[in-house]
Amino acid sequence: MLTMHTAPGNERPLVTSDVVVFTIRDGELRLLLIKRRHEPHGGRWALPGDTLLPDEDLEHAALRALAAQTGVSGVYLEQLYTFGKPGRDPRGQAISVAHYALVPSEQLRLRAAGEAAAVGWFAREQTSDLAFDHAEIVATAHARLVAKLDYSTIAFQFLPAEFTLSELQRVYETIRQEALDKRNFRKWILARRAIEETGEVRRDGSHRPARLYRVKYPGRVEIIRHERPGGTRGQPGREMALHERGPSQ
Amino acid sequence: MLTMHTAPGNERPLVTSDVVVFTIRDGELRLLLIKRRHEPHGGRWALPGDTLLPDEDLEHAALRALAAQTGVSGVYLEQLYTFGKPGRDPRGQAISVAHYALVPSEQLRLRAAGEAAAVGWFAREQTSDLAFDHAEIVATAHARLVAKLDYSTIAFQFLPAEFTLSELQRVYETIRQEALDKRNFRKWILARRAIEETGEVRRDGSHRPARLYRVKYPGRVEIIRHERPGGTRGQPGREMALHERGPSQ
DNA sequence: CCAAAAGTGTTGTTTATACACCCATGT
DNA sequence: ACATGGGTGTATAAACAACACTTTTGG
Repeated sequence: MLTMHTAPGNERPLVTSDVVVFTIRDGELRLLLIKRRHEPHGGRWALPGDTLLPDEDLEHAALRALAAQTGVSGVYLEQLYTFGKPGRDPRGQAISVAHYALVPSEQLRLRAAGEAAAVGWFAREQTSDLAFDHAEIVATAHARLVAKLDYSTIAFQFLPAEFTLSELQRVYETIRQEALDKRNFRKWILARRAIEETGEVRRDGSHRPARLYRVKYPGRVEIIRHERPGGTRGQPGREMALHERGPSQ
Repeated sequence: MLTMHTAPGNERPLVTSDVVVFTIRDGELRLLLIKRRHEPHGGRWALPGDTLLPDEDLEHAALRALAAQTGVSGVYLEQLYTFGKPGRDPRGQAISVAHYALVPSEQLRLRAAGEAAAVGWFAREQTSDLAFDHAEIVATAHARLVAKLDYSTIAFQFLPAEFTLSELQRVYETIRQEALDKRNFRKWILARRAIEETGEVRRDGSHRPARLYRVKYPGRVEIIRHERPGGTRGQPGREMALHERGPSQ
């Protein structure tokens, strides 16, 4: 009735919580990797992450590992997908609950510690040769990020509390990898009603000062889509049939 | 180096793969529940699911448990979310990789077996008192289903290979809980270009026969949204700055 | 006064909504 | 002949895409 090992042969899978942390640096989308200290995959670049502690929450494990290995904290974190294909970890059956996180491009001190021998921000193109199936996790996270850009307010997570519309536009352009029209972008983003002027401006160079904006409801990432099929609540008199009760068969 | 128990005290969490199976029955969205045979929560209704077998894939476990406990197979399955809050299972730390599945409303033989003492299709309103945190999983699955309806082709998974536009409209109406305008619905769905006429018709009653349609690319559930911010690929001459290489800091 | 980024409006096109009648069949 | 569900078009409104110049500042 007692067990003392984490070696293969254990009938329960190993569960880890891992994070893909994105930021925008030097006008480019980058993500945070650690160089692994130990086997398996010692010396290779990998996502920050760790096995779950007893009774630890999944998000908590991701944030704890992130802080311990890279020194990064205070990120916006969301669960991404759970990876569990047999063979993905040489130690045996291993389930990775992957998360993704976004941090403002501001100054962030990185500090490699714990399992991390080194830490760094990498561009997408440099992340094809990672430990485990982490390249696949990165690809999934990136796809999710791009998709969510258009119908949610995640983009704001890359910016500090106050920002200019040009900065916001640059976030979209960097992630979407295409230039956007300034006027149309402004109309579009303001129509979502997710941000408001602070009333202040920022002066930064020999040009007209930029108005500062803030997120209206800073707590949360919200859905800002407006689409639906079909239109019109049907024939005037008609009513949706809500049928009988009880499980069937 | 050997272990022979599944009892608490194990330092690794228990991992289960569970499924929320939706179908449309009697004009209503319903989901498949089993009555648990054993503790914990013996006698209560719960989602089909089971602990992972050694080296078993997550999807495979969900499909295996579904077939074993309910007799249902051949479903469209997608991973939903992973639930792992401490305390969600009285046996100790337990991670549930939840999936959701869609099946056509056709005749499906249910057959309770294994952990399932009984099986049945239940309406949403009847699923508030489930074992574990399964009510929360159901709520998450339902929200995902509703959201995906509008921007993907999942709705087709509720229908057999050939179907009429009225049947398809009924799927949308049932899930969205509102009636839709027939003409607008048809314009909308045909504009997505995801379905095509088979050339055949179905005669069912004393009325005009209905044209049959099929999904163009039956393999996959696709994204059919068309939205983007900003418009216009920027000032003509301008080029996106793609900056320097190498990890920073 | 020059360079640099901020800011701003109009027009054409596409997509969504509202709405009502005729058609083909079985009984 | 009638009841039943299948099938169709048009006009208005809203959202999106294309496009270029003026403003404010610092140096």
